[in-house]
Amino acid sequence: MSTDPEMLDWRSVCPISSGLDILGDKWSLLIVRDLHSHGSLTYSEFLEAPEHIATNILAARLRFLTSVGIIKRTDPCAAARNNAYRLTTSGKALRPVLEELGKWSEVHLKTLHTDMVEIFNQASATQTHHQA
Amino acid sequence: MSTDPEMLDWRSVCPISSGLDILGDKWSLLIVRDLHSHGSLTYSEFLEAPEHIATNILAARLRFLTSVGIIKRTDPCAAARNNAYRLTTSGKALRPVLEELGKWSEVHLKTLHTDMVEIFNQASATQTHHQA
DNA sequence: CGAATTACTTGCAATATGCAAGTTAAAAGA
DNA sequence: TCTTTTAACTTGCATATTGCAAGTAATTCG
Repeated sequence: MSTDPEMLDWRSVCPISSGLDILGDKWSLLIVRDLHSHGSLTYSEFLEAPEHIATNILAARLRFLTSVGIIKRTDPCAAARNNAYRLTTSGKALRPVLEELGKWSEVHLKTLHTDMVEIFNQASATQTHHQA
Repeated sequence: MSTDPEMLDWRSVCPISSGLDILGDKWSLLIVRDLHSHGSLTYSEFLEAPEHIATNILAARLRFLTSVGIIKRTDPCAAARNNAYRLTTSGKALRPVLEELGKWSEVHLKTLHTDMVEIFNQASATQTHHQA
C-alpha cells in the first residue's frame, strides 16, 4: 500500500480489477461509508465506528485514500488537529457502489447474519397497504 | 477465512460492513466477475484471467464463496473434474455492484491508470453527432 | 505554563498472501 | 486393461499485511 499514486501496480487493464486494486480490502469502503453518512470526520471520530479499526490501519488508509484522490482534508494547508477528512468528487461518486453493496447484503446475507439491520431495502412508506 | 458459514464473524450489523466481511478482498469479486462474463468456468479456466490468481488462493476463495452461497458447482453431486462453477441467485445479484464499481473506476481512475480499458461508460452509439 | 487531548507512529505477534512444488483421481490413449 | 495425461487441487515456506498495545509529538485548554 504505497502512498505515491505513481507507484500503484495494477493487476490488469480491467476497470473492476482496477477498482479492487484501490478499494479491495475490508476497511477502505467503510471509511468512505462513514464520510458519506457524516459529511466530514476527524481521525478520532473514525475510531468510534462499531467495526473498531486499528489506529495504524486507519492512518495508512486515510493517507492512501488521500493520495488517490478519494478523500481530502477540509483545509489542505492547515495542521492535522481538528482538520477533518471529507470526500472528494471521486469519493462522492462511490455512493452507488455502497448502495448496491448494501442492498445486496440486506437481501442475500440476512440468512447468514440475522442481526444485520436494514437501511437500503426497507419499505419507504410507513403506511402502505397492499391488497387492502 | 473459514469454510463454515456458522463460523463467520461479523464486524457489525451494518449491511455494507457485512458485505465487505464476505467480499472485501482483492480476489472474490474478480471470481464473480469472470462468472458473470463467462457463465460457467472450471478451476483451470479461472487461472487464465489476466490478474493471475495463485492456485491456493483460488481454491480457498472458491470453497468460501460456495460455502456462503454465492457460487455453486454445475452438478453439486458429481466429481470435481470438468464440473464447472456457476453463479447462484445471490451471485447473479452482485451484477449491479460490479457495474457500479466498473463505472466508477472508468471515470475516476483513468488519470491514475491510463492503460485501463472502458467497458461500462463507452458510448453505445457508433454514430453520434453532438452539435452537428 | 502545565495537563489534557488529538493525531498519529512504532514494535511485535498473528494472520493472510504468493510462489513453487507435490499429490490425487478421473479420463484419455495404447 | 493398463499406462499416461491432465485437471483440480494441497502443501511448504517466504513475504506482506493486519491487529493490538504502547509510545510520541504537537496543540489547545485551564
